[in-house]
Amino acid sequence: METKNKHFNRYTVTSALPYANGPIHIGHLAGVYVPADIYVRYLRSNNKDVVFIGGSDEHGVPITIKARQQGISPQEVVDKYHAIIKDSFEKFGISFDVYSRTSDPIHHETASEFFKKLYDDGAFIEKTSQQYYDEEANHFLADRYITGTCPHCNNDRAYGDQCESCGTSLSPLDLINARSALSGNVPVLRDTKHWYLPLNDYEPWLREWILEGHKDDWKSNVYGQCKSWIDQGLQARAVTRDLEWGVKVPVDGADGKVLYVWFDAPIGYISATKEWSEKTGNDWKPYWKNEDSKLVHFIGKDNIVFHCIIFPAMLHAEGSYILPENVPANEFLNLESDKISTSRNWAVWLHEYLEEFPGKEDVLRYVLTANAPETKDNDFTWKDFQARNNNELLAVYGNFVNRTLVLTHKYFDGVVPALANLNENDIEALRLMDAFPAKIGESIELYRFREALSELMNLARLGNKYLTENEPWKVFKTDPERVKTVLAVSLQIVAKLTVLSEPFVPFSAAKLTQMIGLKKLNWIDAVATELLPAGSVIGTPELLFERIEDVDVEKQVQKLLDTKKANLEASEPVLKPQKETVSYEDFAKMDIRTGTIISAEIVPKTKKLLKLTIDTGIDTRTVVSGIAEHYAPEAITGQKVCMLVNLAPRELRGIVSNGMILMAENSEGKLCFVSPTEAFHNGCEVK
RNA sequence: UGCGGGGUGGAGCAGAGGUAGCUCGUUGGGCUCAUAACCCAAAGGUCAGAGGUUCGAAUCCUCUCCCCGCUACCA
Repeated sequence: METKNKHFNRYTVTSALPYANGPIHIGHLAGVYVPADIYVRYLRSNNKDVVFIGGSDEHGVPITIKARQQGISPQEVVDKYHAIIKDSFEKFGISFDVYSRTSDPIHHETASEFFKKLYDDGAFIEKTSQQYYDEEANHFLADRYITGTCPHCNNDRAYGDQCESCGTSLSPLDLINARSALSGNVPVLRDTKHWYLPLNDYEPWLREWILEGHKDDWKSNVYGQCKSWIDQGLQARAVTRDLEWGVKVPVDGADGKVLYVWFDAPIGYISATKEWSEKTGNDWKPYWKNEDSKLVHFIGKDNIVFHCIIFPAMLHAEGSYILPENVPANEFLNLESDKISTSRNWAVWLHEYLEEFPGKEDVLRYVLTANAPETKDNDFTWKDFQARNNNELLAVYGNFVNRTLVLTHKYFDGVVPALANLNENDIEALRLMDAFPAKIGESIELYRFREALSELMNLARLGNKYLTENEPWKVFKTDPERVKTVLAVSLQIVAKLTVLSEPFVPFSAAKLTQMIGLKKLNWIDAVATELLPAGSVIGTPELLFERIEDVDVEKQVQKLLDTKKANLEASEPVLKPQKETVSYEDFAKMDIRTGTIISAEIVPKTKKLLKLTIDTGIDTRTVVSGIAEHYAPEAITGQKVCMLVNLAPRELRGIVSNGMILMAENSEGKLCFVSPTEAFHNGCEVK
């Protein structure tokens, strides 16, 4: 275990930079920010020197596309989302020491310097290749910005990376009559030089550092992914792009080139630390350069390769930086059994949650931690959200606190009794209680936040059990002195719970600290048995959590269903533009006939392919069709169809397909058959 | 298709060689300080399936099936 053999004097904790083309949703929170925040709050509570880094990732092609779609500048796009993201993190209590952004000058400077250092050291390979250039737009064209005629099927709307008509993957140079999608002009070929990081050179080093060095302390999903990448053989990766939006390549003759996003984004962690340093007067260097600093990256599983292989290789190549000690990547969170999707608006947005559930930040933090996708993808449902609030957070934690405080007020006017005259029960309860700081801390240090939270709840359960077994409400009638002891013990449990719950539910912990008049204590103090001094007075008990009713969650479910519906409706206007005019002769070449599916079966080992046997009237033939995700084979036997019968045969998965079934596709990608509305016989011409 | 992760009582998860454990839910009981909350007890599992290694396997090996991500494939 990393922490066992090595002592660290400071911690640098980063959380994946959210991409500034949309707001934050629960998937981001559960995967990255909530666990990172718990970890950091725990460290701070242990008086550790820690800097918690966050920021928006604001470069890259998708942002330029979004800007063009909306007719605004890329800067306007990122300004908008950066503001929303930053604000919602703050309100939600993600306790960044700095929340920066990659469009900030300090980042451009840092990333440039980083590149320059590697460049000067000869760490890059330079390669010149030919790429299409749009002379009117003054732009090199990314693959998908080039259209032309496919050399295989003559489809004249193929893209530079792929022909969507015949599926062949292409390179831009394969296209016949290539055109720029920006201007429609004929692009010219120009030489363009790019720099590559030869990852293959670092393979032996990576092998040793990860496969041997972190065999036991990295999560299995992270380790497995790295191993598979390394074993497959690493290749040089381009670190620059022909694009306007981004960090300019700081080398002569590199006009119109920027650092590729995955190169510049992780450097953003360093820039952000510098920004923090400028603001606070702390030196940033020890956090990134001293061997006694522990660097931890919190990320989602989609980012494993960048943070475990590429960024470390960059840091290693640069030479003066430390490497991540751990990269606790989480899996994904689904929402109501469906993949969370920004573009489909299938998400619970943080900024909306904060408005619709005011004062319930901790409820979401609790639910996302209790159900965190630590070892596999998990599902968030509103019903589960409600149940965890009502049956766990409120019933176990909130209720224990409340009954203890109410009893103290009822019998002793809120004065904390002395921890005296302990019997065996009391001693046992206190003994169990005192084991919690170490137990919970251990789980947190192993990045097992679900387990840590469950232990925290066990402390509240211990309290509930203790109260019930010692029934002060009964004993008071005969022995009020004994009740003093019972409540003294219970109050110490409340106090300990308050301190230990701070990383998980900081808002409630703060409220509770104030309510019971606890002085600001940290994790180390919490090891002591008596946290709340005898004789101090606790305030009037207020409820920490309230019940969430059926209507509240039904409203949210309805909102999601509405979203789904709205998506379907809204998607209609986004129709593809009409294609180029064709002559009747061209159309007449196509022989489209009515037919009937006689039988269908799934092509083994494929997801989408069905092997269909079709009666075309002319003959009976085999067609392979990519509709398996939409139709079960048994459901479509007997289905009337229209099909293109004179399409050139093609082999798919070893089966020759003779023709193509006509399907209509909506903007969600859903398919439906196009078939005669009356009982026409097979083989009728469609024209 | 390749690679990675995962499949454990109704739901959500833990366990990683010695005959399954936690939370929620369910049922019965107790309590009445507490937000119909709390406490006790019970029911509920051939640990995806089939082979194998072992005195012994949920745990190791082989094969198969299913889910997720990246990838391929939607004529």
